[in-house]
Amino acid sequence: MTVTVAQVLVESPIPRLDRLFDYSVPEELAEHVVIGGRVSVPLGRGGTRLVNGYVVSVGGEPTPGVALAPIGSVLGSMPVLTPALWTSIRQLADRNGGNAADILRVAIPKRAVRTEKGRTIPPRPPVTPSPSSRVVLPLDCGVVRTSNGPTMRAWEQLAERVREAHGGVVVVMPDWRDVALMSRALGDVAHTVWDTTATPSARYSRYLDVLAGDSRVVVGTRSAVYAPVVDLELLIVVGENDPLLDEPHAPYVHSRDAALMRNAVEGGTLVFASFTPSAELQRFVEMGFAERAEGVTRRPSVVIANDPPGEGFSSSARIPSSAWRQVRGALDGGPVLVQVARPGYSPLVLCKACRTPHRCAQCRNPLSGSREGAIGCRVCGAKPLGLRCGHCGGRDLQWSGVGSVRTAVELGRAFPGVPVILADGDHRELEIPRKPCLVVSTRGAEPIVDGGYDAVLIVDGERELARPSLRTTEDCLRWWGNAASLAGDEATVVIANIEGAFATAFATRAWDRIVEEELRELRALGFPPVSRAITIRGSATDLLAVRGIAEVAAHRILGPMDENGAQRMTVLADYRSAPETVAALRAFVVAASSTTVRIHCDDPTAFDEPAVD
DNA sequence: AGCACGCCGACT
DNA sequence: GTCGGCGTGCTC
Repeated sequence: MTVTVAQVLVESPIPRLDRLFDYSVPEELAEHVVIGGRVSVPLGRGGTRLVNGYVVSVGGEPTPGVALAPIGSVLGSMPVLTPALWTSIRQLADRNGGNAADILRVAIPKRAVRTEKGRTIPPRPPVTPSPSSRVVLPLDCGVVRTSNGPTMRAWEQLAERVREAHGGVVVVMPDWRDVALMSRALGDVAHTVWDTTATPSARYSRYLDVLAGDSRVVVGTRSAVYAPVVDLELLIVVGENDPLLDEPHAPYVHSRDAALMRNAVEGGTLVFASFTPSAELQRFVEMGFAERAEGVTRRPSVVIANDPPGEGFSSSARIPSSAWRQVRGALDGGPVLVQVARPGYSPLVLCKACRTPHRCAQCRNPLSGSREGAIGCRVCGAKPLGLRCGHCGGRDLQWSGVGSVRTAVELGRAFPGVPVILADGDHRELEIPRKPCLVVSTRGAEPIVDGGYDAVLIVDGERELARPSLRTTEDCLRWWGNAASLAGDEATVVIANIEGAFATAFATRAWDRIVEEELRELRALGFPPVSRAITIRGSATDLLAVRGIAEVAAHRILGPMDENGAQRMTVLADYRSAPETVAALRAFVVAASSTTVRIHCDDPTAFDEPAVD
């Protein structure tokens, strides 16, 4: 009599366990074991310790020379890990030098036993890839009305594509606000909202609905990119270069890469839709890997305001007088959006003697001042008692910078009688009524208004453009382009106090040209997205050991450099040889069972100054 | 991660 | 002689 063998991936973050283990299937469990189902299996010496895992395949020959242990128990018979999903996740983990189980934790919600009651879901057959294509779609700015309330014209634009699709559709968006407004735009199209704010059992229930094919359309944030819709036809990634699409946990798989992998494995059309272009997508277009969709792109008119400050806003002098007139004029008709860079009242507290920012004793982040005059840390909440400058020992301080709260207070004074609405991380607003008011908002927190804002004013631009980061230009393009998308069709976007080539190009709405130029510069430097950046973090001894691997591969190496006491090193590899280098680094981590070495591919912060946190 | 195995020091 | 310290290495 032959035994049935099942190949199981265990749920563990340990590098050495990131492979398939063979288990025998006991007779009495045979009918309950399904491919993609969850099981509990013994692992480790003694055979008493049980871990959870997924059945990846059944049948085949057991590994010679090892005694098979039997599967301990079957945890439901829901085939949650489809063959297509497994193929994508395995390759994504390898590509990024990480554990498949770490991606699975993001992709598949926790089990809720009661949710499985009464459901029977047949296992998905192996993948049969359909033809694949990739499209870069510039989105129209503006706000339109639906029966569910106002939404972005762009989301209507995408909803139209969703309606035309017959197969499965996944829409991945940076933020829950985008998802909420996309949900409005979809109107009567049945869809599943993939939000991480739902209860665990609700998330699992929705996952099973989609798995069973009861729901064809999924709209959600990051993790929605893995939604196992039946017969994937259309995968839309919105705002591809938004940092929110960057998974913060190992192995740091970006939604863009996950989408590309799914597109390669399952086929269908992959649409990258955004208000502003990015160097990554520009590269795809130039390579002929993606096709740029043609179409009218509505963008509001943009003016740069560079003249002396307006008279009514004395204390911060951030608003030039022409911008001032634009705001005042627009306020007669409706709401005006003011986009600011930072939250809070005064974002920085400096030493009066040497002008070094005071930092939080606990987390080293800069301290900021509140409206009431208190000083505290916005990151960890600490309230320091006695301040002493870390640089010169000085005890006197001086407030510096203007955050959203102080901007709101000062604008309220400058425009008496005009309501001021504050929208930032602490004050969440999805939508505001259409009447004259000032909306002061940090980036990404801007509420929508029916018909769009009558004017959009961007302050702090000068400072933001001067940030010492390789992708500053693209960041500003995205922030300001996103703000512009909220403007009405007749509105003007005013950017205060910027000048130079970028300012001119932004104002003439030659956004593609900006990114073409950025890509040219990145290509000259040999930096991503033209190459792959493999960042390795760990102790000094770790990096010494790892350095040999990168040197053998003869790539350019940046660092090692100090980062919060630990070390960081970045290897630049061309796309052809990168998989080999990542695999070699990964092999080191596995062999050493290292928990201190961390591999992070295409880390957007790899070219910035080491973070302080 | 756990857990067992293994090869040196203090003890009845 | 043996009990047990935790360093080392493996997990179907």
